[in-house]
Amino acid sequence: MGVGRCVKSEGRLAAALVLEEGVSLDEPEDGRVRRAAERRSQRQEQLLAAARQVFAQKGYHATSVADILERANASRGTFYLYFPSKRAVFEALLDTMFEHIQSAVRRVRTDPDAGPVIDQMRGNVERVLGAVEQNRELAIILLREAHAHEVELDQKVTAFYQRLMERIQGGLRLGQQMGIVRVCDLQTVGNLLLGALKEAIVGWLCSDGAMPRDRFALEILNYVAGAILVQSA
Amino acid sequence: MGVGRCVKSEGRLAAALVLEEGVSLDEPEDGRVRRAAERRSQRQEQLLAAARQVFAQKGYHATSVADILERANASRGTFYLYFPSKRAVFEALLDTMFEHIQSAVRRVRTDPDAGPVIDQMRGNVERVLGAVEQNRELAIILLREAHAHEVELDQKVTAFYQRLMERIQGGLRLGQQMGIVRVCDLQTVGNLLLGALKEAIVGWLCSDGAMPRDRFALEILNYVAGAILVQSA
Amino acid sequence: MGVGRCVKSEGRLAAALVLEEGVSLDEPEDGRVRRAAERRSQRQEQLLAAARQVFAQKGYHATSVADILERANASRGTFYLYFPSKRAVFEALLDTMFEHIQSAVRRVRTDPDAGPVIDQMRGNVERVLGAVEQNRELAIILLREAHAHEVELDQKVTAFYQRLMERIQGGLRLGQQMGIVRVCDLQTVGNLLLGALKEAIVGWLCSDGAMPRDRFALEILNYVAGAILVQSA
Amino acid sequence: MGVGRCVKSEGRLAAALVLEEGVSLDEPEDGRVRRAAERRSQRQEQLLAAARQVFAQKGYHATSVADILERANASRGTFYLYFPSKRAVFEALLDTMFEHIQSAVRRVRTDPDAGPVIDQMRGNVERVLGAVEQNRELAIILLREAHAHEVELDQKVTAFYQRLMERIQGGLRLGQQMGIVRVCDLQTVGNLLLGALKEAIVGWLCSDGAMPRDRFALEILNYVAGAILVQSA
DNA sequence: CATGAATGAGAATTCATTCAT
DNA sequence: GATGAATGAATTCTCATTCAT
Repeated sequence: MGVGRCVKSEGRLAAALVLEEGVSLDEPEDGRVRRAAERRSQRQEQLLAAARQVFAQKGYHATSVADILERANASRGTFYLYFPSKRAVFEALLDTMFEHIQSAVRRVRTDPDAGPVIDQMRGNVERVLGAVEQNRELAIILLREAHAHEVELDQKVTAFYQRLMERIQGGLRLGQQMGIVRVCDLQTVGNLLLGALKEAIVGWLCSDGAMPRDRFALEILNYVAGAILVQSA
Repeated sequence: MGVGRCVKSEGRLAAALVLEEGVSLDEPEDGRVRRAAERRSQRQEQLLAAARQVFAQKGYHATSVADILERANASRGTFYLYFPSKRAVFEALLDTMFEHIQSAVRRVRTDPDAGPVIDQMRGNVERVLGAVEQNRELAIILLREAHAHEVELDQKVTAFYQRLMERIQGGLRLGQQMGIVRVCDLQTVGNLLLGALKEAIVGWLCSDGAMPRDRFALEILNYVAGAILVQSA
Repeated sequence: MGVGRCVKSEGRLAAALVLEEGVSLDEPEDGRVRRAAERRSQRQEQLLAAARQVFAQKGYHATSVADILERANASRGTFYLYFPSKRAVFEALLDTMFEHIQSAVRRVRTDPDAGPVIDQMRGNVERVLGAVEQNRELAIILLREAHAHEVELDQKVTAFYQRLMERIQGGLRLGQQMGIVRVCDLQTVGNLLLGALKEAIVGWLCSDGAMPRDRFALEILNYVAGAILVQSA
Repeated sequence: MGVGRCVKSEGRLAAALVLEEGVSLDEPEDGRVRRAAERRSQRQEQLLAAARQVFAQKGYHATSVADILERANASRGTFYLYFPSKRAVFEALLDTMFEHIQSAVRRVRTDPDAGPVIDQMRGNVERVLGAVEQNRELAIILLREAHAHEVELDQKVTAFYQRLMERIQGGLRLGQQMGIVRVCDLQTVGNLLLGALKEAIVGWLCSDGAMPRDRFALEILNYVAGAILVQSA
C-alpha cells in the first residue's frame, strides 16, 4: 500500500497489520487488538484524506503539517505516529494515485482473441480518465506540480513517469513491428504523447466537467491515432 | 528588460546608463561613470546567471537566496542591492525567457507571397528550438516548474502559456477554415499540442544534444502534422 | 487580558480552561489537562515577565525577541507559540498596565455623601501610585517610551493618554464650575498636569523608594492644589 | 559646536576649521582653501538640515541613512565623510537644540538692579518658547522621543535634562531662601515642573499655533506661580 | 573630496520534528 | 496510544558602515 512503509515505528505497525490479517485467530485478546488496529487504520485514513484535500488545495509546499492536523482534527503527535514526515504522507498519496493510474493501463495484446488494438487503446484511455477523475485533486497535483518539489519526491514522480514512458514506448515499438505505427523516434514521440496527455488531462480536470468523459476520450484517440498511426489508405 | 526595473536607485543608474550611451564624451569623469555602470550590470548579470543555474537545478522553492549568493560569490546585501526579492530575480529570468521564446514564434500567414504553411511551421519550430537551446537552464525551469505557487509568479507563467495557447488555437482555427486542419475541439487539441511540445522539448534539452536540432524538429513536425492535419489522399 | 488573544490554538486552550474551571471533576484525564493548562499559562507568564524586564531596561526598539528569549530561557519557537509577534507581547504588557492604572482612577464625585473633593483626589493619587509601584518596570516603559513609533503601538499609547487627559480636563472643568479651580485653559493646564505627573512618577519609581509613598503623594497634592485651585483666603 | 566632534577624520576638519578662522592670512592658497572649507561646511549644513527634517518626520529609529542621503542629495560616502555615524548626526542636532534652549534660560538674579523675579521668569519662559518654536521639529523629537533610543543617545538626553533640572532646582532653592517659594521637596517639585513644561510645550508645538506664544507663556506662568509660590496674602 | 558598490551582522518569523507526560 | 508544548535550524530581508576607485 505504500502507506505502510511510512509508519514510524514500523515494528508496531507490522505487528498490527499481521494481527489484522490474522483474522481467524481465536485468542481472547483478538477482539480488542483487532478493534485497535481498525481504529488505527481509520485514523490513518483520516489523516490521508485530510492531507489529500489540503495538498490539492494549497499545493505541497504551501501546505503545513498544521493545516493537515487542523482538517484531520488530530494532534501533532498523532500525525508523527502514523507518518514519519510530511513528505511521507505526500508520497503515500502519490503511491495510491500511481497504482490507480497504472492499474488502469493494460498492456495492448495482439493475440487473436484480444479485441482490435484501437479498442484496447480506447479502453486504456477511458480507464485512465476514470481513475484520474476519481482522484481529481491528487491527479492535478501529480500532473501539475510534478517536478516542483523536494529532490526525493521528484525521484518518485520521475520514476512513475518513466514507467509510464516505458509502457508507451513499448506500445509504440509493438505497433511499429505490427506495421500500424509509423516510423519515428520512440523517445521523442513518447515524450510528445506523454506531455500531450498530461496537459490535456489537467486541462480537462480543471475545466470541471465541461466536456463529457467519452467525448474527451474520443478527442484524445483521434489525436493520438493521427499522430502515430501510419496513414494507410 | 524587466531586470532593469529591479535596480534600487533607478535614478542614478539611469543617469549612468545615459552617460554610457553618450558616446563621444572623452572626459575622464565619463570613463569612470561608464566603468561603474559596466561593473554594475556585470554584477547583475553575475547574479542572474547564478540564479539561473541554481533555479534550474533545484527549482524555485528549493532554492534559497543563500544558494544564489554562494554561486555568485556575493553577499546578502549585494543581492538585495540588485533585486528587491528572490521572486524578482526569478521574474526577471522568466521575462527574458518569455521574450526569447515569443519572438521566435511568428504568426502563420496565408497571403500568396508567404511561403507554404508547413514551411512557416517548420520555421517556427526551429526558431523556438533555437531559442530554448540558447537558454537551456531557464527553459527547463519554465517548462517544468509550470506553476510556481507563489501567486504572482504563477500569474506570470500562466499568462505566458495562455498567450501561447491563443496562438496555437488561432493557428488551428485558421487551418480548419482553410480545410487543412481536421475537425476537432480546439481547447483539447490545443492542450494536447502544448503539452506535447513542453514535454518533448524538456526531454530534448535534458538529453543534452542526443539528437540534432533539425532531426528533432522534423520529428515534431511529423507528429504535429499527423495529429492535426486532415488525412487527405 | 489581551494576552489570551495571543495564544495560537485558541480552541484547545479554551477547552482546557473550561475544564480547569470544571472544578469538581476528579478524573485522571482532567488533572492532566489542568496541569497542562497551568504549565501553559505559567510559560506565558514567564515570557511576559522576561519581556517586561527587558523592555523596561532597553526600551521597545532596542529589545530584540532574542533578548526576551534569553531572559525567559525559551527558544525562538516557543515565543511564537505564545505570541504572534514582538509587538504583541508589548501590547499585552501595555494592556495590563492600562487596566491597572485606569482602574485606580475614580471619577471625582460631588454628591453630598461623597467625601470632600480633596480627599477623593488624594485617594486617586495614592491608588495610582500603588498601581504603578506594583508594576514598576511596566510603568516606567509606559511613562517613558511615550510614543512607540510602531504605528499601532503608538495609537494604543496615545489612546491611553487621551483617555487620561479627558478625565483630567473633565475634573478641571467640574472644578471650575464649582468655583474651586481657577480660570485657565483646560488644554494647556491639562497637559501641564499630565506631564508633571508622568515625569514625577518616573522619577519616583526610578529613585527606588527614596521617598515613602504617602510623602510623595502629599508633595503631588500640594503641587497640584497650588497649581489649579483658586487662591481663596 | 558639537558638530565638529562628529566629523570622521578629525584631523582634516580641524585643519579646515583653523584655516577658516585664519581669515587674514594672505597666502596665495588661502582663497582656494577657504572656499573649500566653506563648501565643506555648506555640505555639512545641508546634511544636518536634511537629517533634521527626516528625523522630525519619521523619528530616529525609523529614519535610515538612506532617507537622509536622499533628501540631502548626497551619496553614502559623503555622509560618512562628515559624520562618523547616524547617531552622530542626531547628536549634533540635539547639541544645537540644547544650546539654543539652554542659552534661553538665564539664571534668576536677585541683585537690586535685576528686575522683579516674576519678570525674569517670564523672560525665561518666553525665550525658551521662542527657541523651541524656531526648532519645532527637533524640539518635538527631543521632548517626545527623549528616552526611546540607543543607550548612548539616552545619556546625552538625560544629561541635558539633568542640567535643566539643576537650574530648576537651583531656582527653587533660591526662591525658598528668599521666602518666595513654598517649602517642598526640590527633587519632586523639580520633576513635576520639568515634566509639566515638556508635555505642555510638545502639545503647544503640535497644535501648530493654536495659541499665541504670549498667551501660552501666561498660562504657564500662572500655573507655575500657583504651584510653587507661597500663597501670601 | 566624492562616490556608490559591497558587505555582513542581525532582525523577525516559520515550521517540520521531537519528546515528556 | 494520544497529546501538544518545546525546539532550533533555516529563511527572507534590512541597513549601518566600509572601501576601492
